[in-house]
Amino acid sequence: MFPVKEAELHATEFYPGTQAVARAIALLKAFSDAQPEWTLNDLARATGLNKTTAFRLLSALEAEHLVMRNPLSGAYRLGVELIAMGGVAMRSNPLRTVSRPTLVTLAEQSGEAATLEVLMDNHVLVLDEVAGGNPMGMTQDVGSRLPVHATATGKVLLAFSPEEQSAKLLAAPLQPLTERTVTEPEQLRRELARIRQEGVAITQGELEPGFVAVAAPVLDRERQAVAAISVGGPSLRLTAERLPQMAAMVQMAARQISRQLGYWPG
Amino acid sequence: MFPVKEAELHATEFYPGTQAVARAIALLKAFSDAQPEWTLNDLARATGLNKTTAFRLLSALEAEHLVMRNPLSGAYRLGVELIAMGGVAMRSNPLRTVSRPTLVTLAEQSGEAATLEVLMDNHVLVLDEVAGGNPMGMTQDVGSRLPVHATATGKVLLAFSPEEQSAKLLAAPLQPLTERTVTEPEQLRRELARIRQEGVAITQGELEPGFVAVAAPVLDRERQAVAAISVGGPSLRLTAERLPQMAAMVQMAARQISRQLGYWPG
DNA sequence: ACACTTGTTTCATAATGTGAAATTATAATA
DNA sequence: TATTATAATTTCACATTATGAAACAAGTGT
Repeated sequence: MFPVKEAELHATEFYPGTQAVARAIALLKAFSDAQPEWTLNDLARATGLNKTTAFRLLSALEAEHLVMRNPLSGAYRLGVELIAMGGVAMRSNPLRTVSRPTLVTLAEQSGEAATLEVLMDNHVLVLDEVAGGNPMGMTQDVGSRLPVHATATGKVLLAFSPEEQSAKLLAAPLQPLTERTVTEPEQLRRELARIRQEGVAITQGELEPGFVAVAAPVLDRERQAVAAISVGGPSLRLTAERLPQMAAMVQMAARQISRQLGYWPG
Repeated sequence: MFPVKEAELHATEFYPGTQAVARAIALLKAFSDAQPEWTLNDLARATGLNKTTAFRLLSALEAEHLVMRNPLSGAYRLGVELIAMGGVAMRSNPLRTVSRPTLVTLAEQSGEAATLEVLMDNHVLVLDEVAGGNPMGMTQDVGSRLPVHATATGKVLLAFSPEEQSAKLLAAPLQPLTERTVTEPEQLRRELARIRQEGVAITQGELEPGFVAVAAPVLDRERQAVAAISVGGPSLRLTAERLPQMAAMVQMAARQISRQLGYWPG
């Protein structure tokens, strides 16, 4: 029934009786910051769907404003309804609600931008961001996905995740984003071990040149990370001698959130 | 086949061969700021779906992280994947991309929060928000839905919409949100006529007490609104004598965006 | 112990979703 | 302006997939 290709690309088992929905979601997930606009043919090819099927599903999504079309080219983009749903999802997210006050305080104390992030499909997802006293920063990238191996939050999340999960992510090729990005699995593994001991991760110019971040994990009872928070800014402000106190602040904040979630020892 | 109730509630025709997808989307749309968490039974009842069907669809959505469950109660919430999709949708939205620089300038000039909003399902959807010089304001409610009849942007969008659309919205009962909310259809109709002439709408405490907003339409070639922008703040700052210059600023900015969209006379 | 509500599984049935092929629209090239 | 190529829609016969009644399990409160 299905072409082999499709089975290979999307190994994901779907709940029986939900093929159409699973496929519609696959279509939506194809859109990204890197490729925000798709032509029907390309999208059908990329998702391994029959063109007709893709068209039908997209029509349904379009009718509900989950996707919209470029009136000139006919190309598909994500629609405004998703912006609305994303808003509801954000504002009702318990983790985000609990963390926000702490995040605000952290941003004030440190004077840098503070973020809350979670692990999601081989990526780190930015759940919230509070700009530091130093303006700029715009909470522009809430909802962005970032690579796990090049972010402080990503490393911390990996370090405090079940072995299997970190192993899986370490197995994939590690894309270099700057000269300083760690791309050797072995080196990253060693780093993770150290982070597990110290409870803090630091990246310096590994995601983008001149950007420094310090992250700590939000842990549950089993010392598993449910989220990570971070403080980040330009290397000019986040100098070597300031890092220890930054680390202390971030760890304190992370522990406070863990406690409020009812996880960490009260 | 379908119980009558469902047909009544969701008169929306769906593209043939997409029942399951349309239903899954209906489930997602049930979540709102007012009701962000649903129990399976209630949700099935509210959407008019069979409990089993709702369960199956929700399971598919859960597997893809579009919904998540409260581990204790088992209740459903919107999931983190929607936050990610909403982010992509926002950052790739052409209207938002084009408008942002103008919105930033407007916020600087006026010193107040500037927003970009569109009409969506009987509501006004906040697409973007730039905080004014006076801090506070948090771009907290991007992705929120606001009532049409109690917002400056809503009125402006209605005033510059096809007759049928405004008629439909005026037919529905107008909820009072404050003492000053306009709830008389006839009064609102008169206001819309004036707004159509002047090209600006102003609300003073009609959405929430002490909040004043000034809005202007982003128009296409046929003088139809595709969006509205506004400036808003406390009545203490947005005093009667400042309103005329605010109106001028907002109108200028709106026209600039219209032009950049290729709509308004160059 | 009882009734009552909520979530989950099973399974027979046919309605719904599917995809090959034909058709129309659009763009690119001669 | 023909001519080809490519992309977007529509059509339609077919059976896979979605459906919902009913049974079951797991709480919750009385």
